[in-house]
Amino acid sequence: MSWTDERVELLKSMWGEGKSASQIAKALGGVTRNAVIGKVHRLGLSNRTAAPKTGEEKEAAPAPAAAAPAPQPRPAPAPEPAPRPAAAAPEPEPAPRPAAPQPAPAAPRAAAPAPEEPVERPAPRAVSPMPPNGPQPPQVTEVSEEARRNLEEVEKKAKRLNLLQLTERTCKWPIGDPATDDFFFCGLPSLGGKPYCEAHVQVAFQPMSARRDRSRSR
DNA sequence: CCCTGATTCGC
DNA sequence: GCGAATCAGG
Repeated sequence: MSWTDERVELLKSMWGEGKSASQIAKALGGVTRNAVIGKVHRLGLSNRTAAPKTGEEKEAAPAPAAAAPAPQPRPAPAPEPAPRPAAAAPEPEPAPRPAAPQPAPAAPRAAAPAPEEPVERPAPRAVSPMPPNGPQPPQVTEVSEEARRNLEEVEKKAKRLNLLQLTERTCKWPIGDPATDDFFFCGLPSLGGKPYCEAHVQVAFQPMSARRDRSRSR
């Protein structure tokens, strides 16, 4: 692989959005995070810091090098770190969406085929949107009020990774509606061996007894 | 241990 | 210019 204009452009935009070198490397494919970092430095857009503390600036540095959004033809891909550009950036979203509105959070064939779990059965469901299938699909798996609040917090902290950014140790809990572009995976660190983070493991793998108790009290 | 970016240096 | 190896942190 080589640094074609397109690849460099994607690198720049992603770096500008605060994506990590490894995430960018995965998105680009064919390169390691080291390659990405090396390129970032050669491009001179490593430190996006505006305040050089020890006033070592003098007056010589107008150097537009760092963030030079200058020669951008026109649709400048927002060099500024827009926290949630959603679909603005030229992200190569292959989104091989399986059409199924809410199938189990199938592990992306890529790297982590979510190991078969022993007993409990995953009961994943989008927590917030609760989209299409109005009619209660799989009778909702309720969780304690406490746990529910927790999930909301977790979704706020979610890394919002796309399919390609998942690894064996990132939570693969789906968040959002797969049918829209506001869909991503939790991405928080997953528990050892499990496909989900601490919070999502709790709702995904519930002891049968607990599920029964809940359905009964319903 | 997992991850991050920064640097070095042979190619 | 490139990026693996290495370093230095979190």
